[in-house]
Amino acid sequence: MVRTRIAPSPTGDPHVGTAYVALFNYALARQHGGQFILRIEDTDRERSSPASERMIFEALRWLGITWDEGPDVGGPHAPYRQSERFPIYREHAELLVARGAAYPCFCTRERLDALREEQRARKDPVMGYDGLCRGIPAGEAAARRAAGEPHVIRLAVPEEGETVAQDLLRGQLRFDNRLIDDQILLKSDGYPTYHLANVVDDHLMGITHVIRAEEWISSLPKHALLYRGFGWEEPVFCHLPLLRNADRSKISKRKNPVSLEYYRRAGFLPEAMRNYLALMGWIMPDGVTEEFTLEEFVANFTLERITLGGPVFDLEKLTWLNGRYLRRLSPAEYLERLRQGPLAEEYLARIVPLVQERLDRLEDFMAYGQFFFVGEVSYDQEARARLVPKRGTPAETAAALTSLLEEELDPLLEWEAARLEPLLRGAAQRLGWKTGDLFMSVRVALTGRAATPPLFETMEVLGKELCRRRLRRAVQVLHEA
RNA sequence: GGCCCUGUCGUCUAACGGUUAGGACACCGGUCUUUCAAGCCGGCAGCAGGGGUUCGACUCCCCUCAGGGCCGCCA
Repeated sequence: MVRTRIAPSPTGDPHVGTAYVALFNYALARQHGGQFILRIEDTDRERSSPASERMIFEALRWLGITWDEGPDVGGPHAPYRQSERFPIYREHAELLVARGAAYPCFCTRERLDALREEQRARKDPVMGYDGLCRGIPAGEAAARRAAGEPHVIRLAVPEEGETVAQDLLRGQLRFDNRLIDDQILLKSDGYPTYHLANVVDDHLMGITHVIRAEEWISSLPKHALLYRGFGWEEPVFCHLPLLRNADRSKISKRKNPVSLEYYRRAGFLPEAMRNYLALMGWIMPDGVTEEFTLEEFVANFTLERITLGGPVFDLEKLTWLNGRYLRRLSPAEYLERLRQGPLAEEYLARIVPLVQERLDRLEDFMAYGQFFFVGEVSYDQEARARLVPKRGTPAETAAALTSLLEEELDPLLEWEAARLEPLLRGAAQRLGWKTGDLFMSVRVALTGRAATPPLFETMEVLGKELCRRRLRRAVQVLHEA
């Protein structure tokens, strides 16, 4: 029996990397007639949000990736949302303490911060907890816990020797125990950290193959130690290469569109997107076939064929592939895609109220509202002039728009006019800009025009991805000015 | 800085010790065509470097170099 999972954290827009890892997990499970599970890892209460979770569900389904068990479909190991499983983690943390594989630590954040700073300053090769609380006798520790003294639970990493773990693609990986940190497993608020929750759930849910991104390799020894601490059999670990930006750094929204919403909105077909993702580090056994269906992928998939070099996510090739898929469609199918996308009834219905009162002839609709339908808008002479407030400079405007983007807009998941307005007003204040000036810059950046329907409603209809994209483009234009 | 991972055309990749190192994107030509695309044909372009092992290394080993990841009460 093969059971795989994708375990995203609902902390932002649905990420292309999540889809990538999900796809490979999905393929392995399907191929072996096993199950693919979706588990939501929302142990970070600060950053997790239901909106993000919903978007992840939708994005994966859009790509044709379906799961057999998950928060929304249930299953024998429910609940599938970690925030609903906290008692389980606490129990297991206690189990580890009882077995001597973990211990309570009473150190304050201040002490830890100071320790970290000291280690950094000293360029200490051994970064991490110094093990101060490890020496506290069990009885004393229990008493202090009973007395309500704040504490966390840490993993008791062996002080000598090395921890050896297997990676399906890389073979044996060895780690010096002295360099492995006594990872916090249970936070002082009683919430688990990723490491504990992830391992406990993978075991309890019967996961046989942990296929995840390469960035987790450095945590592998901790996870192996956890399995061993519990006395559990370890799953097969397989670390996928990280998707990269053109400069080879880990793919990021600063340098690449990473939200699946972007690709959907830009008119990439889910089949093409999924096909392209499958080509990142993998290819059909013949080494040549690049276009294939999900079914064909599943039928031919093998983990062993995965390439380890981090693949650069190339929008240009994705676009070419998408064109191939688009051209293959019959006119009727093509029309249908248009009706699901840019010409969706629901989309048009949101635009009409914004433009109706401003136009005298139906034929003006397309010309006036063209910025609702194109990807990037162009900025003519007048637009470029209006982009920058009278008493401002292009550089200042670029800085303000960038700041707005990163501080206010990027984190906003519920993209609605009612939320956007206070956000932008707040940004104006924060930046020391007159609201009217900022609004005009944003308006022109977003539409290429100085005269448009109301800004926030327009932003809502355009959607986050288009707004983000055009703002970035405007910043670029401003830099060139 | 420490630990770890990785290294074939600019990019995605094939090659499982013996090939003129293959395909795809991009780019450049040509062809078809009222135009533009698409299609078709052709071209440019790579084994990071150095040592070994071997009759023979892109393939195995070592070193160097380069890129990346991780070093949070984030995941």
